[in-house]
Amino acid sequence: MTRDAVRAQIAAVAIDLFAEHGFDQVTVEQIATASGISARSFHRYFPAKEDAVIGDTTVWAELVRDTLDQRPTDESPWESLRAAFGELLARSDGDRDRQRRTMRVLSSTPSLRARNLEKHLMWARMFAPIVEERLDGDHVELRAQALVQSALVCFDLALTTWADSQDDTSPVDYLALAFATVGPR
Amino acid sequence: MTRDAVRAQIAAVAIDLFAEHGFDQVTVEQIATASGISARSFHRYFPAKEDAVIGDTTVWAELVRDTLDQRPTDESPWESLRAAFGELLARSDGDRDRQRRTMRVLSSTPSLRARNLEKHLMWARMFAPIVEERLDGDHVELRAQALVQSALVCFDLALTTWADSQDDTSPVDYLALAFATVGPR
DNA sequence: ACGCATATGTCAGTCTCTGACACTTACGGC
DNA sequence: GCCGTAAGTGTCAGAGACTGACATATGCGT
Repeated sequence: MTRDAVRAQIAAVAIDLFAEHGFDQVTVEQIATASGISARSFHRYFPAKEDAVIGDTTVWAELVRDTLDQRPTDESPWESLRAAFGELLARSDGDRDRQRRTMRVLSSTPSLRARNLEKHLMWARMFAPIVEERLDGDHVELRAQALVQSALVCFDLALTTWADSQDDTSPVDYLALAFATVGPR
Repeated sequence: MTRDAVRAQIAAVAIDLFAEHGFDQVTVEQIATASGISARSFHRYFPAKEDAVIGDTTVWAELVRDTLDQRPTDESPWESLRAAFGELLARSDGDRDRQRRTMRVLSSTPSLRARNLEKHLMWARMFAPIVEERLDGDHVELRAQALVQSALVCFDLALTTWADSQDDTSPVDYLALAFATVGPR
């Protein structure tokens, strides 16, 4: 079994336990035992307990960054951002049910939500320079950050709304709605 | 000495230590010793080490909530949010230098930023209902959250930009700039 | 079979945070 | 002034996350 496969397997076990008992009520020891490994090995796959839920998102971030970069320059930055995150939602394939369960655990645990937003700040540092180049005038750095971080908030909101909803509205629809509400015209 | 005064005193000691050695390099034990108390007592004043930097912000949150609530209903929600956060910036009096140093520590430590974002989510839950009432149409909950959380992002960005800047531009100016960049017209 | 790199378990230790208990201090009623 | 209560503090023990060090096992190419 490849290293990534083992990681995914442990994450799956962890998320199931979190969903049932709550993030804080489950110890690393329990996850490790349920996965047939030692607690020390768990920490070799995940630097922190939270990472079993959040995981490594650099691949996705790069996808968004590249999509954003390839958007036409005459398009408004806000529309480019919407398209880039829409592309991510469209491309993130896999077990929809598992994704939803993961998002549910994530959105219902304050410390996990915070950690996730923290990861989004890393994304913002990746995306901001691209937006910055497409802005004119003063304080482009601040303005680019404001746009990117607001976009990330909308993205996060679309995902959590989708995860907590019963019906099967697509996350892309929630994304469009959030972007339309906030963004500049 | 009142309880709040003691708390502020310990927080001041802690922030100075964090600013000099970095948040992770300073133990609770060291803060306690430098403050002339035991580590156990430190945790009686602050539930977590991070709270010595972030502190209790419910008073400020209530100020923003009340300001927001008293804004005219025919004003656009985005403008009301801008005014409410502007009011907070105008009213938060005290040692500007200390505030700036606190913000610098906060914005340069990942775990602190995460904790701060967690606090913002609490604020969002407080403000969203007010905005929600002033929206028409579908999905008001999602749209209110999108507006409020984007406003919080702008607020946070204004503060960090101010803290990291050399010149003495007012945070209110950065706030206006960020709001003008993102908000709907 | 051998050598090597990778993966794992065990152990010891640090640090944050909590509960329990004992002790001191401050204060209001008598 | 004396006493009972309440609030604040220190000490101790312990859980839980995480790290470094060391030894062992496992797989793989030669």
